[in-house]
Amino acid sequence: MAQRGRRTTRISGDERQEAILVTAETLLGEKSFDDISIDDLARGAGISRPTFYFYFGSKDDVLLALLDRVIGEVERRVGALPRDFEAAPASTWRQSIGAFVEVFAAHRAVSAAAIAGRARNPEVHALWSRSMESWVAYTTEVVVAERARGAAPGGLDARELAVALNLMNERVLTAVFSGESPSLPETDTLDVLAGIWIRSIYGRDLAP
Amino acid sequence: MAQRGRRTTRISGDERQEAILVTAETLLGEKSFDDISIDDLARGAGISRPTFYFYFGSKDDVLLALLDRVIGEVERRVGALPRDFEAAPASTWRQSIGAFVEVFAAHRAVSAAAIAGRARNPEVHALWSRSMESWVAYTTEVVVAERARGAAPGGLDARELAVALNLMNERVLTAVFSGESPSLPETDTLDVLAGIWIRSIYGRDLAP
DNA sequence: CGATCCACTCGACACGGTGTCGACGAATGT
DNA sequence: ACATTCGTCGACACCGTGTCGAGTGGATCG
Repeated sequence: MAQRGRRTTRISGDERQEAILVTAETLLGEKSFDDISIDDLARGAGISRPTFYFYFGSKDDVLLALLDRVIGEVERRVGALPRDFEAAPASTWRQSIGAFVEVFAAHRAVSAAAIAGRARNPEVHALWSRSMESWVAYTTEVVVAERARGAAPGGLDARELAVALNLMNERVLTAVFSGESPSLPETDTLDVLAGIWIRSIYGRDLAP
Repeated sequence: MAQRGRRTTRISGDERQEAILVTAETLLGEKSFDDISIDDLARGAGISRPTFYFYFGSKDDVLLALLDRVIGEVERRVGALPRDFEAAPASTWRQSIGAFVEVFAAHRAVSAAAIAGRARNPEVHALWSRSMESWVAYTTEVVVAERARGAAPGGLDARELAVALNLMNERVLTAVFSGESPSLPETDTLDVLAGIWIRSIYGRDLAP
């Protein structure tokens, strides 16, 4: 459950917690999560190692807090998007995927660390799973609607299609942003992703 | 480069090395790679911890050796496949992807551990990257050929399409075989994957 | 205005895993 | 019988994690 050792009064010290988070995100830009020790985090925030434990239960808890923010941001971005698939399906899909891509890009270090750390930490895994589940649900819903209005063909289970496409996005984005070897140029990523989504949802290309 | 402490003469002791590998794959079926200590591996092979280092330079080297075998198997399987995309494109794609799926399934623990360990270990990363690169090259080549004979439309860069599809397979397979939350039933996996490949390569459904 | 309380801090410790070193046996060839 | 090399391990040093208990200083209250 990872209880944070939070004080009840509203005095300072919150800054320390924030400092740890900032240090973590900065350090993640330089080296991998595994290579960051709790001592690094503590020193970066100007405190000693034991004091770190006053604010977070573990290194993973820091990652969790960071991931929580990133997910919140995607949530907000996607929620604020127009949803007129009937009028302009191609560009609406593109925008939705684009929101994802942008937030991922802005916090690439955190996203990459969280996705990698998912295997090790159950809470990180659960948080990420929950979000994926929500993107999948949204995707499925739209696919079903598109099929209902005759714009998209059947042939593949809507939810299964949605799962595969969302997992593709996750994987492609991590590959792109961590500069892996078989990867895409960052500039083409959105085009390729959106292209595959459109073709596999509608069974054909759509006018942009 | 991870030099293995191999003897030059051909005496026994090779069995020990094999025993370590077997122990590792067995243990991987029970717990995560991180939770397996070198002591576990050594005891499982009936030797002491220091002796382990005679055979392998580190725990990661064991994973590397395991992954090497799995990749070799995929390589062999895919190489032995028919390649008549002109006669029966849909089923030929399906079979290629199927080879992947089967080997992954047969060694799911190793595959999952290797893919997860990629982030931590440069050699594992390099080995996996090299393989991905080879599947991508193969895919690209076929897509280009299909376009050349007028069977598939352009619109997306062939290699970029190939990269995204191969990454999708990797991610979907790890999700399926490690029983993650947004995932697919194992029985539908090949259908969904093949379906998305066909639609995004040919821009339409193909007769099976 | 002293007592007290509580958020906050850290020195020091125990633990567990990794990797290394040096010594010791047991075959093999000379 | 002797040397060399393979294989083996006990013991050690190291490093990162997490905990415990003893402070310290500022706010609040009698």
